[in-house]
Amino acid sequence: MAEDGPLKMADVARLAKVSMSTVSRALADNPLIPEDRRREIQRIAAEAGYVINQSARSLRMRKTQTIGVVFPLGHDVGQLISDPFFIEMFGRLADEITTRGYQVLLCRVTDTSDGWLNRIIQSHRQDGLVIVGQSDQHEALNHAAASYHPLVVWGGHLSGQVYCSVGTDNIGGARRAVDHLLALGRKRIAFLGMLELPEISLRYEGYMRALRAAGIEHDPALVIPAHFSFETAYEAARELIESGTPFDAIFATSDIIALAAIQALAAAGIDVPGQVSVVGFDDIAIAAQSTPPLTSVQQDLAKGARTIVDLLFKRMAGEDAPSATLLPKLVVRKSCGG
Amino acid sequence: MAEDGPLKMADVARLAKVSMSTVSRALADNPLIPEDRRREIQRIAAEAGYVINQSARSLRMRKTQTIGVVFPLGHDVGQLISDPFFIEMFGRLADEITTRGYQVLLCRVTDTSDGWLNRIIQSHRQDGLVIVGQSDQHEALNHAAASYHPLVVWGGHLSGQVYCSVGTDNIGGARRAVDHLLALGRKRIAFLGMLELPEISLRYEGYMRALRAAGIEHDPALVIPAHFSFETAYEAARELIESGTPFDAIFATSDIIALAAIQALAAAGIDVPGQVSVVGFDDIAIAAQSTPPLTSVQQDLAKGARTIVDLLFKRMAGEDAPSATLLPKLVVRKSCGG
DNA sequence: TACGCTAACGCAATCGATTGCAAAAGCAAG
DNA sequence: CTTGCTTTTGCAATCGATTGCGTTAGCGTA
Repeated sequence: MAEDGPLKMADVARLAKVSMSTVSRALADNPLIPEDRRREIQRIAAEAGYVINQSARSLRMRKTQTIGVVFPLGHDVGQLISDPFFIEMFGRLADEITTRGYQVLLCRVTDTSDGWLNRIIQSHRQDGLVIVGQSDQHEALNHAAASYHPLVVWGGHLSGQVYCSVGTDNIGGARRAVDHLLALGRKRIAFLGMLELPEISLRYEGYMRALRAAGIEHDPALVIPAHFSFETAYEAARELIESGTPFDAIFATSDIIALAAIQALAAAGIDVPGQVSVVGFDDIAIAAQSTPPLTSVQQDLAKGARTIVDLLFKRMAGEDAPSATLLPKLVVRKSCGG
Repeated sequence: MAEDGPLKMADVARLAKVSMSTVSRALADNPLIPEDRRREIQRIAAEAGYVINQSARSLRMRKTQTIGVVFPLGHDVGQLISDPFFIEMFGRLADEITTRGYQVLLCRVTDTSDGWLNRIIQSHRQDGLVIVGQSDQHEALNHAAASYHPLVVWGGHLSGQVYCSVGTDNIGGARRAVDHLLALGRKRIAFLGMLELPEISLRYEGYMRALRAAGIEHDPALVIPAHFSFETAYEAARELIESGTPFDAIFATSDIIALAAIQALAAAGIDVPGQVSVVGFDDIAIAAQSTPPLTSVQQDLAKGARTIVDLLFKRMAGEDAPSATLLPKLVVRKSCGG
């Protein structure tokens, strides 16, 4: 039975010989319509292949049954697919959101010029927003959160932050990783990561605290800027090696960076973990599979995603929801010896 | 400057002292409005932080600037995140779609009961649809494609198919993989995969052709049903091993299945590739990193995604676009010896 | 000054649903 | 047959944009 014409609610009303109001209420299971009539109308609508037009519904109801997921890091094409961490986070979020009956809209940030967040918010394309990673947009987030409530950010908890965030205890996680390296007798530990990103700077804080607690002097030459992509991270590691600065361990602020470093070390004929220990961050799936298997600070993304979405729905319901911090766990594998 | 109140186009009209029509046209860069006035109105709108309400716009224009991406395989929660192949495909598609100025809506198929596809289509939430994987929905796709044109499917090309599809030459890919195993002297090659899925049944066809061409008798006991998840695939491999059926190679219809098989073989003390050669399909990122590195049939997902989206946009523009087939490539690594 | 023509602009209908409010229908009691 | 109440139902306004069509403004020419 082809019923091609995109039929409207008025058509169903005609079929059922009632008014549109009644059809609308029947489809919404409104008890104002007696149960048997409701069922009857629903049957007629289903049989005709009628589906409510969401554009119209959204306009009238002022809600879209959609959650927007934003990756501010995604300046360049390919970012999304290049980082397993973001990918996994997205998958978890999508699961949590869809099980609650909402759709997931992936938001692309074409440019982070003034008001990019406002532009997304005011487009009214979604009922709530999850921002994955603060990037360098702390101010923008703070400003937006002042007037827009259904917003939750994955990232570090910063001072003077008004928006709701969920994230790993970055300081503690880094501290644990570096403590472990120190316990193995390592003394010259390189730090690979972009200090400009809030989460990374928190991990740097943990790194410094561990060194200080161990009474080890900090050598700025061991702090190397490294982006999240494999290629740039590889370059960064290579430069560290070629600089001649002596080091016996690397604390990489992401697993991708760690894997790139391991590869660069291997290329230079340096044995891991024999000569240099390496620790990563995130514990992505590949970490356990690499050679040698990577020691890493595990973030519980399943729990993180669940928390984010829980808080978001609370905020959408008008309740206030506080930020949350997850406890990281150091997963020890062969890459750091011991 | 807080400009909280969600202002509407009428407000901007008031600010600019013109009618809404003029504002609408100015924001749309309609040449009916003189250039300088256009710029002026755009400036005023931007300064006021005004953003067009997309729900209203979508209703009136009957388009949403959004592409829906559907994974019919995703019956259960967790499916999306469990399969690296789908994840990578999604990332590539998202990149292609967003660079064309469209948003990406991830569609969850809550139930594949009658009319699930029609429900998505008629919701008018998107201007076009990408379906990743045919699952067992060949009929539903054929039916929908009869009246809905902006639809492209990733999957195998089946006989009697009216919808537009893009996919790897599954028969050829499988043929190449099995030919390689045969060239290595392997004679009892197990096949792991779900024959119910169209793409897999095509790979089975390639497997059979290779055997036939080599004059090898086919043993049905070597064909093992295996789902795409690691756990179930591991179980399947374990059962094959314990069944006592002799075999010297495995052609796995996905890399996840291959990796699970390798692990099951290792657990049983069987050496790969010494005693058993293993070949996978997809060549996902982990394939190169596993121990031993996995030989696999590579699908060019970047090109696949680009093709899908190209065809989809052609169809959205009303043009007709034919199905396309991509040529797979066998990437030889250590898992099959040689 | 009057006329003709084009360039700018605004009125009001429209997209397809939801919902407040009032009217109609149904029913029981007086 | 009224009256008074509850249950059903439908009218018409509304959400916030876009756009066909008619009107006004502006300018050059006779």
